[in-house]
Amino acid sequence: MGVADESLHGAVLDKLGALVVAGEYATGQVLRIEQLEARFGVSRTVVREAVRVLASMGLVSSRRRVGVTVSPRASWNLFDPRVIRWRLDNGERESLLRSLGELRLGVEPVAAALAAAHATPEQCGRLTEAVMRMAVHGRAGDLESYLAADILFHRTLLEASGNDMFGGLSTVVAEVLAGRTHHRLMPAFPEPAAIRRHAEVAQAIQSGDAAEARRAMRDIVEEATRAMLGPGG
Amino acid sequence: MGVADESLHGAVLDKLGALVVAGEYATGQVLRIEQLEARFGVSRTVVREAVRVLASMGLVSSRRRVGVTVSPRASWNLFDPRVIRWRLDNGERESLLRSLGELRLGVEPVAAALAAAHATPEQCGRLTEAVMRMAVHGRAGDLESYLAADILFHRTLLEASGNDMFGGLSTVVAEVLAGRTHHRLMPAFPEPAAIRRHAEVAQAIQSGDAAEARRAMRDIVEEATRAMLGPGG
DNA sequence: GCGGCTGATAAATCATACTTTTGATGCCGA
DNA sequence: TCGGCATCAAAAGTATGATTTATCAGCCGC
Repeated sequence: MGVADESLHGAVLDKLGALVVAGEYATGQVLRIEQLEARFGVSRTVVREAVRVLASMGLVSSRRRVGVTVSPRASWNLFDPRVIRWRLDNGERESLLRSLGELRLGVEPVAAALAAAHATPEQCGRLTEAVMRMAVHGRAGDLESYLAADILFHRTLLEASGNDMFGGLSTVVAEVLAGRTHHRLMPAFPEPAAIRRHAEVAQAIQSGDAAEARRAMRDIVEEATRAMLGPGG
Repeated sequence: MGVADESLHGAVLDKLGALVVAGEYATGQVLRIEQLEARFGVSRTVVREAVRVLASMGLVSSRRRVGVTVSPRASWNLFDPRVIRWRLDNGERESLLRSLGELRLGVEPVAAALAAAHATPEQCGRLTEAVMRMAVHGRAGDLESYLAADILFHRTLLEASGNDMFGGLSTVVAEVLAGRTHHRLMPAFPEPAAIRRHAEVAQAIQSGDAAEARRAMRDIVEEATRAMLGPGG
């Protein structure tokens, strides 16, 4: 799925990151490089590189004469897709999905409105294409292909906003969508209503109707969050 | 300012990252580790660790027998504070600030509204404290202290939203505010009106008025963006 | 009790050797 | 001439020992 399989370093990074995020190591706890070498059965080089990356994500900090210290949550880079995945894989799934839902509620309707102004014909085409695939795979109950189409839709929309930073959120949104599917928070057959709303957004963007695009997009995010977290959410 | 001074590895990371973001190396160009050792006058270990971190930010990818390849922009992690700083330091400042302004416009008003519901008394106190400091240092024309107070305000507000992901954006917002000050996009004496608006937000949050908090916050972001990018922006 | 000295410790850095992957080259047969 | 296959070599990946440096903790003298 990620970098993990490709290299030793990636595997260690993935395991160690997951452990930290899962709270296996308490905040402030110090790990020693040597210890980690033994734990994972790899060389110093590999451990150090993994630790460096974790440090760059704010999960740990490394100081001479002290060791590798687990950092408090506040300093984590919560927008790193790997951090999101590790968190989704671990317990606090529900509260994280709620947070991500609120974030999407702030971002995606605005992005949809901007997309209505900025989307190229080619991007409009891709949106329609994505909706079509969602419909086809949704009816067939092929959740994995449905997911791919859903991700394509949201990624295209965020890119079409013409705003780099919104575009940069596409990996975050993709993690949310993937997490929802892979943790069985999706019904076996996606709601036809959800697909219809996506079509509405695509249509509104194509005809340059910013207000309608915003509204339909808000509906999508609101409904998706509600469906995931239950009626009370 | 950052990690740079602390270690060789940090210095190399900072320089190399800035070069990539500045477009000194074209997308797809390959760098060789050995080359970089010579370029920066450090050992392989140091270069490799810097490259690993850059790879984790999506700026480059490293493959056997090929070298270190500069990745296309689309795969960069635009929410990494260092990437933001590198971009602000380099040419595309204006368009990036516009993008970040739109992002803040999507996020901060929502966060303010949430904060009105969730802020603890202690957080309300810190907001008021921050506004006071802004007023004092603003009158004195001490932009660096004003900046610190401004950052404190926004960070506290985002944290008070009770939403992890909004809290995680505080470093991004901090980079925007710092960039604005350090690139002389601030007037020598901050607008009293801006400070007043911050006071309004703090007040609205304290009294639990979500709608008013949202409105005042939107004013802050809109006006700040307008002031930075000129009347046309 | 406080401030500075000192030694021990663990990360940081450097240098080097070995391994593995993979792009490139060139050969051979169809 | 072209396409597939074996071989080679380049460059990253991995491992490890040696050396440097920062920092903590304890000691000493005032």
